[in-house]
Amino acid sequence: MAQVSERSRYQSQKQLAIRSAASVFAEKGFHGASTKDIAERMGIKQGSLYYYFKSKEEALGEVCLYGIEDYVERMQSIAARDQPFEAKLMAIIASHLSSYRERNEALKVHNDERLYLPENKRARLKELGSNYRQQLERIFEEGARTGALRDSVECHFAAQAVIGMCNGWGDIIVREPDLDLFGLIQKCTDLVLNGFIESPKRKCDGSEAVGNNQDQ
Amino acid sequence: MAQVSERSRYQSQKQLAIRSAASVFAEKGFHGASTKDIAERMGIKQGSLYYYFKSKEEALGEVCLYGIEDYVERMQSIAARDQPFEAKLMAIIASHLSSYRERNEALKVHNDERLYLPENKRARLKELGSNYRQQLERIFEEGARTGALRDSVECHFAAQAVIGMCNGWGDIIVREPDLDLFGLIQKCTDLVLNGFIESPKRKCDGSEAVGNNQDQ
DNA sequence: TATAAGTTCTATAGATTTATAGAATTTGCG
DNA sequence: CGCAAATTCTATAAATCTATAGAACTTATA
Repeated sequence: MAQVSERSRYQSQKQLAIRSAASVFAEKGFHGASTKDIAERMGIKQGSLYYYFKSKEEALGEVCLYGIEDYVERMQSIAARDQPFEAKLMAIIASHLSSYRERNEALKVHNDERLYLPENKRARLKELGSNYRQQLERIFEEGARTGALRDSVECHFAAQAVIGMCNGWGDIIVREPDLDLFGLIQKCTDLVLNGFIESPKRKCDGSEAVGNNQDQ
Repeated sequence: MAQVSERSRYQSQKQLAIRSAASVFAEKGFHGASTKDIAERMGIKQGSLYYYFKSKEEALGEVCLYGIEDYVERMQSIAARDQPFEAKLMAIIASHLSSYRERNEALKVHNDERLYLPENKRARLKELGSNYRQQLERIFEEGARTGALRDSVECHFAAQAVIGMCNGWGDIIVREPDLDLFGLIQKCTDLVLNGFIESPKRKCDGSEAVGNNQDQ
């Protein structure tokens, strides 16, 4: 019995397998990536990969799940904060955009490739995704109630738009590792709050919003 | 010599081939789609497809090009109009979002799959894409000069953000054929102009912006 | 060191896929 | 009709790629 290192070899190799798969899927897409590619990036032979995944499809499933894992949790923790709407919004955008760096491209894979999973294997992802969107929607609803938002704002649209915008930047963030993430977060928040036309209503330098979501 | 119908059979079959490829690529992705799939959707046998495409890759190239073909032209025509910034912006968003319906999913394929083309075959697409972005950027710059935009707006960011937002809605537009496109266009424009927080600065009902881009 | 479990390797069956060649069919016209 | 060009079909070579089986090697510990 050799599996009781401080963290068993299996565990760390499995983690490496998931990250390798994420990286290769992000680069070549699910169907364009071969199990040989993944194994090579991981430093083992093709056949050995099946010690960690039952199938290539299962690998995709695990990558996608890894990509959005604590996504919803972070959203929940932000939603629960006692902060004004503006700060929450910025925290959410920061959390979302940062994930593209932190999660080793797995979030991008989730966005682009999850539909290639069969319906049943996608159930959990769907659940997490709509949970996320609903939470964001509720934050907008709260903002509307407290008068922070204009009456005409439709919260369902608003949530979808913010998520879509962040996903759009995701492509660029993954492709350009030198991009100034913090500046981008500020600009995105500013856009969503104030739009582009004259007479801004509120300054937002992000000083209070970004406090505790830089840690993971 | 049988190729002088009012529009040769070759021409119309080739068009059908491109649309079939677009549809299959949109559904299964480039690598997930087989030439058999495309041929079947078109109503011919797998081998016959090579009468219209030298390779599967060439098919992708033509679909992508088809997807953004008159994209830049429309942008140019909008940019040249004598309209206020707000109207131009809405026209651009309308043009962009409408493409997802009109172009038979080819624009979505361009967005999602073009990177699987080799560098040299992607040159033309790159050119068109950055031309589009630059034109939009210039419209923002003009808006800034004429005082329609806030000083703090960075035009490069603005252009990228608008394009990204539209692309994000593209996924949804393609997936939900019943979605109210016009309502969406209005809401997106409103977001980009005014943001979500209180005290809107300008009304936008779209009455003058949508005039002449419903025709194709 | 000897052992047994854990991990990786080799080899391969079986399926699929792209692209080509040449035969067969269709089409429009003289 | 009967021809020639255009279009489609069949059949297949060659190159994948996934997943499995079982052998070989590693590792931690008794």
